[in-house]
Amino acid sequence: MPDPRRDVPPAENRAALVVAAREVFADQGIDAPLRAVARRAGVGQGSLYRHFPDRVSLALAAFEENVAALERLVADPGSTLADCFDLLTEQSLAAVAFIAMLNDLEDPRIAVQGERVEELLAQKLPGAQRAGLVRPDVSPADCFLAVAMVGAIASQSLVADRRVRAEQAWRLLRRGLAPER
Amino acid sequence: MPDPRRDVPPAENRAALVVAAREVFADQGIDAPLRAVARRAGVGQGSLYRHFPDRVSLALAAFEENVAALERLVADPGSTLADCFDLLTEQSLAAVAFIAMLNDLEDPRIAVQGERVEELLAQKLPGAQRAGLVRPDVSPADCFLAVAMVGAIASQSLVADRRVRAEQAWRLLRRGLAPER
Amino acid sequence: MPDPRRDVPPAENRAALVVAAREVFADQGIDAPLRAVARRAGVGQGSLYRHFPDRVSLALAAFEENVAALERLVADPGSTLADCFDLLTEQSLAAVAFIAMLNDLEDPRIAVQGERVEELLAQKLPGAQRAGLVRPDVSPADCFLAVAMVGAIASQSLVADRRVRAEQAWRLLRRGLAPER
Amino acid sequence: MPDPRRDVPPAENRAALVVAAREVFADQGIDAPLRAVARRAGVGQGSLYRHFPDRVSLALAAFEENVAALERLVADPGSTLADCFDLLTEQSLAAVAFIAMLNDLEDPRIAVQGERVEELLAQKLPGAQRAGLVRPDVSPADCFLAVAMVGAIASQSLVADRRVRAEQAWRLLRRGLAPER
DNA sequence: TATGAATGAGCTTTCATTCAT
DNA sequence: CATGAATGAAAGCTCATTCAT
Repeated sequence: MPDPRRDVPPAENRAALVVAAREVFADQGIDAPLRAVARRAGVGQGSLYRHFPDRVSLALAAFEENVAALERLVADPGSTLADCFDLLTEQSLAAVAFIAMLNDLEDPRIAVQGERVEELLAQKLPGAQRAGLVRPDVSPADCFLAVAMVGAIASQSLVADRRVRAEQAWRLLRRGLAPER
Repeated sequence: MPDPRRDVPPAENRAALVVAAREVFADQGIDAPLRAVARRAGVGQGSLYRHFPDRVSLALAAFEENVAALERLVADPGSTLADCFDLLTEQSLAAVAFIAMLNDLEDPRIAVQGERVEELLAQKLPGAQRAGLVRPDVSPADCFLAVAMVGAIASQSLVADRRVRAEQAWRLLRRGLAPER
Repeated sequence: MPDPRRDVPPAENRAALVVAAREVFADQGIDAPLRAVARRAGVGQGSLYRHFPDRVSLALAAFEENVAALERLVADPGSTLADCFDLLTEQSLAAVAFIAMLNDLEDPRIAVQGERVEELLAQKLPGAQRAGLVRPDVSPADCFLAVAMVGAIASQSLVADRRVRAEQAWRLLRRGLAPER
Repeated sequence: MPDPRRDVPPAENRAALVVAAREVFADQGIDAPLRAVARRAGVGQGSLYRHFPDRVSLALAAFEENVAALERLVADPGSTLADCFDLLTEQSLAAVAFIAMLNDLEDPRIAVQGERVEELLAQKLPGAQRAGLVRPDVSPADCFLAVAMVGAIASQSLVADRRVRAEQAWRLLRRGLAPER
């Protein structure tokens, strides 16, 4: 029973799946049924598995745009480390699954993405330190850890409390990151 | 049809379940199948449900000892806020499910336990502030949040990395908590 | 661990179980968990099984009073067949499990009770026929069947509709579908 | 790992489930375990739930043919109300679960089917009344109730007795208990 | 003899994954 | 290549029944 409506190029399926995954993971968390992603994409289960053989590869694709946005921000010479923190925090609040994914370092593909984020933060760190906004002994790893902590605490909070908890967490962390005056 | 494998007194089942739950939750996380707990306790499914009608009541029982240990520590006049942080960190490293549970504030029974921990930390906070080790504007809620953040980051790290990550997290947080000099 | 409160004669347990069974069967239907009966009676599971080895024996005991009430009614020379129908209908509405039980003729003990009811109705049937209220060719089995039908229809109706449906059923049964000739 | 036992086309599963449901519901009643239906259909549990997300939808599908047969009968201008009663009685005897289902008015989907049956009976009622076979004050609801009563009594009788009891019930319903005046 | 904790089979339901079409 | 029906292994939970105390 061939479906006459479908003669679009197959690459569209992949894109639809990525969009759907972003929405579903944001809504239902990183453990959402993959079925829900396929359904939302209007795509068969088999196609999902063809493009993304496991949950991790799908999650990576879904949140690639998050990292790309960070890259664009960093590429802007006027942006600061604080801007990066803000962006990552907003991304975490929009989809706690993003940080939940980044923290699953068991998978090497995810670890690569984590390092990518850390390198991006590293590019803005010296500027923040020169401006006297961050202690000189703070490392890029510290920056990434701070982001991960905020994301982690948000992911374990009730939806309604997430923003407040994230702000509270940043207040604590900023004082830790900031130099003594 | 008597079961020759069982000759333990019946009431010990509850205790066996608590022990098994602690182990299983530590191993597999707070979402571990309750079946696994029953199996590990050498107990039928029904017994588990008799003693603990839902997952939360089992988790509360499993980690009650953690809070009790904190209470004993706080009761010791010689103990400090830092000692409390150390204990909670060790507990989190031994079973990240402990903090994962405490962060599930949706359930009122758990919220009560969270407040209990926060109150215990509150008892040691003024001393730490008087000693000049903690900023005067740090609240008990900040202390609890710090613990939750460390637990959250540990729970999302590989087992092998947990201790190092927790220490790194505390380094960041302590500077945030400590007064400017 | 002996319970000092319990040194009442064992026969009280049986009575408590019968009362509890009547209530529970009325509330939850004939398939109610036997556990609920024991709990309501304030009696151990084992005692329930000692006195009533199976569900049927418990149900028989629970509804023995219903049959006894019918016997008392029939013994009254002033009572009529219609009175019997009314009583049985009220009993059915109070606990549809009563008729559900009576209709489980698979079990010989229940069949005996059914015959007992039929015989009681038989005693009032000739009077009703002499009074010109019931056709001469109606048999005791017909009477019992009518009661069973009303009970059956009540048991398959929503609680709120039962009385109305029972009345509607009696109207049909009394007059029939066919016109008088 | 292909399964050599299965080479039927996949879409036949739905049909197999309907057939199996009819058989299982007829055998074991409307409360039969859905597992038994899947097993009898030679189908996985998941397939059953894909096609029929709940018991009611399965039961409706299983007995849809019953209502369809009634519709065909009513569509025949030569058929009478008595024919309809006969058909419904035969259907009830073949599977008492059919009427048990129809009587579960709690579910709106079932209520719709019940009304459908009542409307079908209503179409034949005026003819029967004109022919002097049914009282003029009998309503369609009375007709449906009569069918439900016969089905209910059959469902509560031993398999061997069902036909006799149904006939006895119809005799009562047709003529009534009261004498002609 | 009474208790009620313990058992474990059994039910409903979900979901990752496969595979015929 | 895409589809989506099918699979079946769990998971949560309930309850009749047994049996140590």
